[in-house]
Amino acid sequence: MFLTGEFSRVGRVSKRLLQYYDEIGLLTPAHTDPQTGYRYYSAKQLPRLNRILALKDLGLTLQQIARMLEDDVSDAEIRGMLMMQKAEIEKTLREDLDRLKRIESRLQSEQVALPEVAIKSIPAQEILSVPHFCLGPEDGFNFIGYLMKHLPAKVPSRSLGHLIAMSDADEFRQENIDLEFGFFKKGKVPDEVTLSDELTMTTRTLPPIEKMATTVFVGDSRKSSVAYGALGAWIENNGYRVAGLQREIFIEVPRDPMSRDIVLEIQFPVERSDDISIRLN
Amino acid sequence: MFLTGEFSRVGRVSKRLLQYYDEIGLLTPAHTDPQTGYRYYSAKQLPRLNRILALKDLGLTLQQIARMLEDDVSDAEIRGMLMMQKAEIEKTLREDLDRLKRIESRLQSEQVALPEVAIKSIPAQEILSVPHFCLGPEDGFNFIGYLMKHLPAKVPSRSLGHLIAMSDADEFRQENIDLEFGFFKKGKVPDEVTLSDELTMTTRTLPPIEKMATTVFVGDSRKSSVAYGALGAWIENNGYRVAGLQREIFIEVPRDPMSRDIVLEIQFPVERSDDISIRLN
DNA sequence: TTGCTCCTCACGTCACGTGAGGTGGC
DNA sequence: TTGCTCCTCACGTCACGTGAGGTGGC
Repeated sequence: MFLTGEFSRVGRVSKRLLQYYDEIGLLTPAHTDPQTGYRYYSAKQLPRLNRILALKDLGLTLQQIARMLEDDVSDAEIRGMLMMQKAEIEKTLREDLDRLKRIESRLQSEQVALPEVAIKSIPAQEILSVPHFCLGPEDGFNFIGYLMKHLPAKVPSRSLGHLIAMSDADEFRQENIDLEFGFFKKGKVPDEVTLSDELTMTTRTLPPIEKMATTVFVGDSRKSSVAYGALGAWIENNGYRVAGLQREIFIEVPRDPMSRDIVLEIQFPVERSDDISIRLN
Repeated sequence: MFLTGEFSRVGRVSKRLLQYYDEIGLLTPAHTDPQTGYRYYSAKQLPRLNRILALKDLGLTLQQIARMLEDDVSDAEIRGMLMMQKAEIEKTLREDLDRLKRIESRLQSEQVALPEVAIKSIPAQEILSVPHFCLGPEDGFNFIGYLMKHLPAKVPSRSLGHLIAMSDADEFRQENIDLEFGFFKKGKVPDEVTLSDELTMTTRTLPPIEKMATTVFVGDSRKSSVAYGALGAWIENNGYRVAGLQREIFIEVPRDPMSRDIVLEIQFPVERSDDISIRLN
């Protein structure tokens, strides 16, 4: 029989660990003195301790380990738990490889602190939208102005969210592009809103995007191309590729018509462009 | 200006996260109403939020992120932090690959629950020992009996720890092997202890072992070879190779000389035998 | 006025590490 | 008798999630 200190030395674990495992019932001493509370371990409990440590080393939680060491557990169940854990580890491996890639990309760039790109997952969203062939930035701005002037007469503006613009252009272009302009729906909004003979906005659902690379541009709208360039470079340097329609969300638009100061979120759906592989020594 | 709810929706984070970041001073609202406590965020704070999220995605702690976003931080410092983080990730990658290997090895074996092998790191330890050429198991047992009978006359037995036997045999053999027998030193023990004209025990320091594969055998000492076999198989299946002298620690020895029941820890120093590499999709 | 949003506690998470303060055996 | 070991609280960790309970603006 060993007291806690001796058993911890033989098992090369801390006393506190033994106390804790006793507390949660994972490894109960062979005998506990009811008077003093002293714990007495038997040498025959060492294999169980080792088993616990080995399973812990696999990344299993103590709860899972407790289950695996119960008497009525089947081989199949243990196998299942191990396969789940295997999948977990593979997932974190992928995520860590991802992280590594992003860090390396940052270290290679000059300005390590920039740009601020975050990958987010976006749920499906309903918008009220209309297509528009856009001759250039000025045209786009005018069209937005038109929408924001006439739409409030048909739909209460607090039922509408931010303005969104989408394009399927492969690259960043400012002229002669097919765009779609719309507003996120917040309250109850009719499915169709006709603003003029030639302009009817309709409802549709934007698909959810699992990995959306997003960046926020703040400043003069005519300079937003810089943000596009930076975002594009980031996507490439971090081993992603564009996979879907890009989106622009107008988070803040100028009240003063002379001002061009905007806050714009630029979004590109992305997916991994390369196999992730690695070799460590 | 956005209230917490709106800002959390635009930034696609939880309200609680914003509250928490305010609490720890990582992202303070542009304005807080001193009366109501209402937080007012500016759209211009979105880039900072995104930067925080992007850095968090790299696995940095919020403390590190806070430091990286301070004004007086140099590019070199940021670079340093990123390189440290890179090393951290590479370390966890290695550990996870290790885990994966061990899990796969377990899944391939029949008895997924066994054996109970734990890798531990062992510090340097002082022993009082003597070499002995061992003809066979019986010879070994007799020699141990001799030591345990005559040593207490020279050294108080509570100054001595467990009995240890070491061998440099490549494989498990039971006959004609060079062994070294010794006791761990606990109290003050002379550097040399002479038991007979031909038998003097001397002090030496066992080197620390970083990775020691250990397993505990409980039962009839004549059957301990099973444990050796299992441990050897485990070492091979998990991508390790033996790297140093094997050790046997007698945790419990029989008091009754007729009994052969022992508790034995078998230890093999190991190192990785293969490059770890992986390909995930 | 009714809902909706905002706020501030405060507990829970996971597996112990780290003292604090007090008692029992050699 | 003095040290050494044992014990039981109880806080701290990290980044929030999740209610609870109460207030302010449309």
